[in-house]
Amino acid sequence: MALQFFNTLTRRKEEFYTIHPGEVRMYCCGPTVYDFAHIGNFRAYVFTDVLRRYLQYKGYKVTQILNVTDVDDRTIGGSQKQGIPLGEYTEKYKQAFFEDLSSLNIKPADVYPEATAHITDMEALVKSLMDKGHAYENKGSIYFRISSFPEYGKLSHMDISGLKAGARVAADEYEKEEVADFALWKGWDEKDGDVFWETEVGKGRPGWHIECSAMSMKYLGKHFDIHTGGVDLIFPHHENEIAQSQAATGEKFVNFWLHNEHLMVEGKRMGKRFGNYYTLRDLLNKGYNPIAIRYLLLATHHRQQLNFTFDGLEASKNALQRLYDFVDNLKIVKEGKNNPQVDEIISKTTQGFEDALDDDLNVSEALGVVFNLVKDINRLVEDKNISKADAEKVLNLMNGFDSVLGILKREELVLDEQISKLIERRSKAREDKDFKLADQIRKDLEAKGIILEDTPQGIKWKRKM
RNA sequence: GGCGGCUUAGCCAAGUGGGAAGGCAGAGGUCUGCAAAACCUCCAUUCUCCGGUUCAAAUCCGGAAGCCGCCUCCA
Repeated sequence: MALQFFNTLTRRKEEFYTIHPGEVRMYCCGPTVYDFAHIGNFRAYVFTDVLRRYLQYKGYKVTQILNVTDVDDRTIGGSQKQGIPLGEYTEKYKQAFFEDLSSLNIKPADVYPEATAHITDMEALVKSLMDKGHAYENKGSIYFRISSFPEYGKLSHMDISGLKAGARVAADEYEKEEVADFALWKGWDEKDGDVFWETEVGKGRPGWHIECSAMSMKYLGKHFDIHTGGVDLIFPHHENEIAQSQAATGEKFVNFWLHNEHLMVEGKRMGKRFGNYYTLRDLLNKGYNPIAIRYLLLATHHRQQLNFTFDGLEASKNALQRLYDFVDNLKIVKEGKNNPQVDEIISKTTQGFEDALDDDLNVSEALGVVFNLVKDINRLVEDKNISKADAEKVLNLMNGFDSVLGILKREELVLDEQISKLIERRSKAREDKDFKLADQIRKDLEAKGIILEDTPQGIKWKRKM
């Protein structure tokens, strides 16, 4: 099967193709750094991470851009509230964001462009839209004239003529020719304080949408392969990006628009506005494993709403533990004859894994395939019907899969001396048939987060998740 | 009101015309000093409901119910 993705633009699965042979250029809408990101936000980044990793698995050279929005109403408001410069305010959340990405084992993007570092690029884009008659100025602000772009609404499939001023329309809307027009450049306002740029398009700051057009085209070209984001961005953000970009360049902007559904909490979308969110930090502080959180976020198909529960997180942790045990058990396979069945299983599994992911990145199904492998191989291990070389082949396979899933990497476990001594003492106790003492030590170690298992291959220990 | 999506076991979750994947939880068994891990067995005659099309429907069509999202700065 050929790789295909569901494209929001056509609302269909389409066979994937690239503009430049063997190379994928993708832009992912990133965070606004006004606060700690919540795990709903991270669903989007885990999704793009798996997407990017799978493209690399398939042999594509991937250039991934993930922007950081560091100037908008919320960041300005937040910095003023704390009485610190905007840059200082956003820096804190930016750093936190990168730490969180790393906790979730999300691979770094190639560039993390910040809006405030690309004002001149946006200025040039706005100017070009003015020159072409797609934008107009009013009271210091510059707006995009939607009526000049007939394709407007194509991505979200919305009929803009039906848009009416409603509860969520801001007070300055009367300054626009039509309500649906949107700000490219916002003229300076007292509320902005010292946040402004003196540019040829006036004194002020960029509108939200323009940064993504300017920065994506700067790093990826006028026309690139993939653009991702949460479904909430389809309208108006991505619709506006298309309008700005294509009106300015006259070229198609993006071939594939991929959107992830929301993370829900008790049936409602997780969001800052709703107060029903958990930051990654909240969960880590409660002792949850970040990779279990990653597992939870990636195990449901990205176009499916995912209801977050602590039971679900617990189940993810246990599922992950099964994979860890599987890998650990393979590592200690010693003797045994080569079994030709192993090659068959590997080939069947590889096929299944790739077929699943080729089909619009169906991670759930791919995981099902991996667990079938676990069962098949464990059976051979149980029957001692597998060689060390076979086991290594399977481990290689798992590593290949994990280059996509990113869930197997664990911190190197180092036992401190005290614990090693306890383990030794317990071994002695067992030799002496002093099981009471042995069991007590095992219990004590478990309280310290070390789980001991007595196996025919000797004592195994692992960190409690 | 407009547009779109979802409903599969105790929980989570794949599956778009012909076998109901997988995970978690649970039950019994093998192994073990005991555990754990692993293995074996069991765990949806049925996919929200009602009609229809078809030799055949979780899947296609029509209707109903419930839930969710977007409709101007939200991942």
